Amino acid sequence: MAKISINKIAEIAGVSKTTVSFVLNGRGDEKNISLKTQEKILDIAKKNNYKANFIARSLSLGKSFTIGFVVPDISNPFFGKIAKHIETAAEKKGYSVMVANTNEDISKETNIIEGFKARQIDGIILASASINNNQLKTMVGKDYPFVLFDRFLPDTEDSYIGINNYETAQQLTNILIKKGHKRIGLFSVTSFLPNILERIKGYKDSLKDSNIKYCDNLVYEIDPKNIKSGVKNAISQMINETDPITAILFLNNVLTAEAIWAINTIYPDHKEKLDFASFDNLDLFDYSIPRVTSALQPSEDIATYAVNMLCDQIDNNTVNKGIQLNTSIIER
Amino acid sequence: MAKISINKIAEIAGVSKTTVSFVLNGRGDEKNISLKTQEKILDIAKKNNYKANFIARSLSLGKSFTIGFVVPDISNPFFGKIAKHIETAAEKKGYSVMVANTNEDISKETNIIEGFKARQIDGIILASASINNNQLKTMVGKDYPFVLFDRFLPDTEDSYIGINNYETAQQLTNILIKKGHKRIGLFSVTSFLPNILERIKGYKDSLKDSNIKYCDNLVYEIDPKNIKSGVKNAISQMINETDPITAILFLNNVLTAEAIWAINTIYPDHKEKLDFASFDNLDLFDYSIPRVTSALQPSEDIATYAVNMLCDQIDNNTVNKGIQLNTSIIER
DNA sequence: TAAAATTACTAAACCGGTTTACTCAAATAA
DNA sequence: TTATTTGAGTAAACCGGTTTAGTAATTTTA
Repeated sequence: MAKISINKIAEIAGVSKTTVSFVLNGRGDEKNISLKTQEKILDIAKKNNYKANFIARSLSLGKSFTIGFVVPDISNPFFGKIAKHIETAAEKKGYSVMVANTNEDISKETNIIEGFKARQIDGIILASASINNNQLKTMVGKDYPFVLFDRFLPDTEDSYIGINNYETAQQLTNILIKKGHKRIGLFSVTSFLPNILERIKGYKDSLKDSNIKYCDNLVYEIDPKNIKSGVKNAISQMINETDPITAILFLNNVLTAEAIWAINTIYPDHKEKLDFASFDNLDLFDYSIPRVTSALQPSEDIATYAVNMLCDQIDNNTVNKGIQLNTSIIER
Repeated sequence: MAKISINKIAEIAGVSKTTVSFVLNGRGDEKNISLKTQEKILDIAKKNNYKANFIARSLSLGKSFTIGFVVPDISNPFFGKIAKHIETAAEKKGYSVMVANTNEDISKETNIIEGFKARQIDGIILASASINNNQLKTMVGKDYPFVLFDRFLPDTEDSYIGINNYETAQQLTNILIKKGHKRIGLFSVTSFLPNILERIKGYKDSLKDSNIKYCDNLVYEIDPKNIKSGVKNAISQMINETDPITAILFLNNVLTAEAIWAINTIYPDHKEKLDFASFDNLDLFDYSIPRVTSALQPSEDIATYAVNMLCDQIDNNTVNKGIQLNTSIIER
């Protein structure tokens, strides 16, 4: 049973392909196609297991019913969970999801987006590695629907889904302070993006509110492309300080996971002395020593908002502004 | 700068679209297009930032340069890691990757595959929820390229990538035995698939080799659609046995993660008394109590083989037989 | 010098849908 | 009875590529 096209059905039914197209799209009544003809066409379609060729449909409609999901690393459970919910939400709206990993590499990201545009993908949901607006705009281009999440850029009108970075950083820091810590380190990723800056500000303000003075040398900035070695170096540097850090706030889960690993494998005798708090949850935080108090991002909400906002752009050409969702703190 | 088509370029250059197509596909010399004309066309294309419309190309060539990746749950790190490597390997061959989650639901899986076929996706890489050959065959259909991984079906000529289930099960069981355990439970997923049966056989044979008699009531079969509650019930049942289990072999990582969670939250006083071994690694196994000895699947190799085998089917119409890769045991 | 081969290029069909602008016959309204 | 509306359907353009079969002019060969 070879693939059957609308032309073949038309031929078998003895009508024009126009008629077949109308009927198969449920516009038979509207287009005044007689019931008898409609039934005949539907019957032939069913018997031959007709499925419209999406590619042809896409070409004709100028729409691929596909959205792109572009992240640094789909194997990071944070992105994995969002991917899952994106797919679920997209499917409900008739869209499929194409994924790609940037590895935090802006030139790879550019290529991916070029490719997705060539594929006529209707829009993308993006945790971008770009560092400023210009970069993003030259990459994505004007008039191409996209929604940012996780990271967003300063001074834009772009739609993005973020979290309450500032408040979450404060909450996490306050928990460490309440546990009695005075020397609280900060492991951040090198970035000038607002989400990171907001988190840093939350950390600083929280210290200030508790009359703990902020020290530059408690802050470690790690290159997102070399997190493994960056964290390892930072940890050993930190441990060898004369007045050592007793708690650390991590600005994302990859930093935290690497730090836990480094502490456990290289400096196991330090692991009981430290308290960790981290953005993004990981299952292993339930069991690791140090235990990690974490800020769980609402991945399902993020995904749903992202898909809805993207579809709003695609279908209605309306660009919603950014929103910030609340995290849930999991104290451990 | 609106999108530019091959027609527009032809118009601007004053040549036919045929010529433009030849030149842009690098077939200018072969097709005896003069250098002057070639340069002119290339120049116009560059200046207008021409990118071929993939959809049109797909329709014409009958090929979408897209592969589908269909798994129960993309947010499971095991599948996430494979997804990442699949994308990398696919991209090298000019393919993009579309993902979908089945949630272990065969009817959802059927719909996904129907949809992917309608989208003219060239082939799929599939960890199927189907339970037999007939089901798979009616779902996927004849002549549609696909590669199975993780799970495969009995008595087929299908290409699949698996692991050495039998030997891995033996190795894991032996490690538990060597630690002195005599009452070793088995947490399995309800399934008649060879990969599960092989694992069970490895477990049984390993017991036999050490003169430990196999007991049916040490085996818990859990419905893959309700793992959370299934594991919870099994754990409490197990703990209330008169002669309790002291170690458990888990046949996949979801079972293990749920069991660790149940033990830690519901029966924390039992957690030091148990030893776990599990198929598939999870980062949290490094830190959880019970520690888990695990069999890490070579996700990059699995992904590479899967993509290569699929492309062999797509491009050369050759169906490679199944292969089984070795796992690496991580003792903890 | 006529026939054959080469160079440089093109018209048009095709992929499989959607959609606009008609046609023609029958039924209804004026 | 004629004009108008409605019913039932179609031809053909279009989306943007690829590809086959060809043409006309020039060059080479016999």
